[in-house]
Amino acid sequence: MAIQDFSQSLPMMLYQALDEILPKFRCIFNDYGLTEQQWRILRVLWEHKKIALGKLSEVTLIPSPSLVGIVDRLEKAELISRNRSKKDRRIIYISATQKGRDLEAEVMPRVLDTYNQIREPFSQDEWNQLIGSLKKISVTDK
Amino acid sequence: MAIQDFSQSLPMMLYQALDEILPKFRCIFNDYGLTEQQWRILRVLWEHKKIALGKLSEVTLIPSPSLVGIVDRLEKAELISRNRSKKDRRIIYISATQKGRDLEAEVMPRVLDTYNQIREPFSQDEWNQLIGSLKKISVTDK
DNA sequence: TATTAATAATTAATATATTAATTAAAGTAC
DNA sequence: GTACTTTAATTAATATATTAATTATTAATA
Repeated sequence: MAIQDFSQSLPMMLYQALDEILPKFRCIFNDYGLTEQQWRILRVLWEHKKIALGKLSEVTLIPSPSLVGIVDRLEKAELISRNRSKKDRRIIYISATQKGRDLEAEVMPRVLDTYNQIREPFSQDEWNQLIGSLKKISVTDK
Repeated sequence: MAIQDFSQSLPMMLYQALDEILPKFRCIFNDYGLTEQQWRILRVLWEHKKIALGKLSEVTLIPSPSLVGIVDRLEKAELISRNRSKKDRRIIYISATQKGRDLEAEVMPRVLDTYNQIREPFSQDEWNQLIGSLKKISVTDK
């Protein structure tokens, strides 16, 4: 194991952590015909009546060129709707349909349950430190 | 900010950390016409004379269906070569060409430099704890 | 040995990521 | 008001991810 071991480098460790936990969530999403990205969007829309596409891209961390297609498919599935702003016709507002809102009560409990299982082996302190360090990476020398 | 704030959830924090650090590395890779995945493969080949495609998939965390295409392009760029095993004709060994090996001396120093910049604001202890927690996630209840 | 099962690489189909360019609308300066 | 600039969404082209199926080869078993 070299001084700078590839598999233990930060990027690879981040990938590996995601590779471990995402499949557990995807199992749930699959039951509702959702992809992980579609879930992220709905997750945000459950907390916002409407949100501009650009802002949605920021919050979900989905790049806007990808978002366009994902929103297309969610719209086709009648889970969300697009509405152009009257004040600034460049802006598209996204909001969940009733059908989209109904999913929250079904999906969220299962997701939270899985989330707690992942978090379970960590002490509160350990967990806070982990999240804190990740936050520190995200804001360092922007 | 709800008890379970989406943006501060572990998956989103992992994504955000990657979104922050990967572009810094991609700037370097671009200078050599490499994608991030191509880099990962070369990075591994610099430490292994040859490696089976399946093993390469494990180490790079690149799913094998993706790996096939990426290896195709690296082969076309004459940075690596495929060789079928004599003992077990199902296995394909991948190895770097001279051209591929030559890249190490050019790319590695710049990558290590960037890596150290990312690591710099962390104490040794903090960093070990971060890597340790990420490792813990990757191996928990397999 | 013929059959069956398992494995390694690949293909196929669809979804998403990345980067650059484009379009339409709004803001700014002259 | 017209030219210049910026912004928001989108399109385009290529690369990669995801999931399921396929092919070729090897291992296992009756």
